Amino acid sequence: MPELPEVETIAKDLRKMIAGLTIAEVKVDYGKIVGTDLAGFAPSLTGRTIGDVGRIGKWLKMDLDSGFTLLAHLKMTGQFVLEEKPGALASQWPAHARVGFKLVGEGVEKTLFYLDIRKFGRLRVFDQESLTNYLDFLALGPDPLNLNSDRFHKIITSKKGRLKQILLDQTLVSGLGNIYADESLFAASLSPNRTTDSLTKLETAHLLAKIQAILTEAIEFRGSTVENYRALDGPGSFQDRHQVYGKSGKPCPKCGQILVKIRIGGRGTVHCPACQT
DNA sequence: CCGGTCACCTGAGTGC
DNA sequence: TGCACTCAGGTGACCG
Repeated sequence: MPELPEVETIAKDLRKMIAGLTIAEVKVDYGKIVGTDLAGFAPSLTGRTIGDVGRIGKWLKMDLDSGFTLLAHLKMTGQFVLEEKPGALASQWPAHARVGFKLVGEGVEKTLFYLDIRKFGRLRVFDQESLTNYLDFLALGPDPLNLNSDRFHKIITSKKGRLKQILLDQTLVSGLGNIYADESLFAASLSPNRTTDSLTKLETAHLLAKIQAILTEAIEFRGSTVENYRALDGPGSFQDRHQVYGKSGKPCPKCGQILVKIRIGGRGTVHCPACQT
């Protein structure tokens, strides 16, 4: 499931591989992916040239010419796959492909497919005004890589709740999901069950340092290849460095006690009851 | 306003 | 082998 490091990796790959190309044709196989304006989706993209590709929280942001923007959220199983062979949009449709884009440049034709097994993902096109409105509506919190410890402490303690749930709240901090929340809490030796109002400035500063170190390292390793995450230009390998995610029932890497899986806010949460306090 | 739960979806895994 | 069931988790909607 793509979180901040995975979306960052995909954005970098797309920037390298398709920026500068022009969208010549769009095919939609599953309308819900592109939201309510199904009829307007393909025309709003056709003929536009792709500029920079970036990331806002877990959203992928693709700049187009004329001030238009494509936002994509991969949710659980969204993937972008680039087919370099010309004519792929007409001749091949990969399993689970929901949207296809024929991209052309000087002497180049590629096809970008959006795949999504579970169909939770969303692709939407915005003009400048509607993009501003939509981002206001999402009200995403700051990126954890751009936070200092004072600000992080204020944010985290501004809402009372269990620490794990607070970290997953995208309106407080954007980009963390289940994997990196569990890994960061383990690295910081903090219990996912801690109520945020019990946290000291020292503890939140320590947690932020671990979050930033883990996210930065995960980006270097091109993300974690679990479930259906797939980057475009080489696999991610950070899953080999996971300490707790997916390891319930195994011994804690720090103290040897058995890692335990609990549910917090409806989400599986793996932690070490002995050394996360 | 808040926390809890479900809906959205499909495929993999499990137990009988 | 086949079938029913559970689980995976990001997010928005809904409910008490």
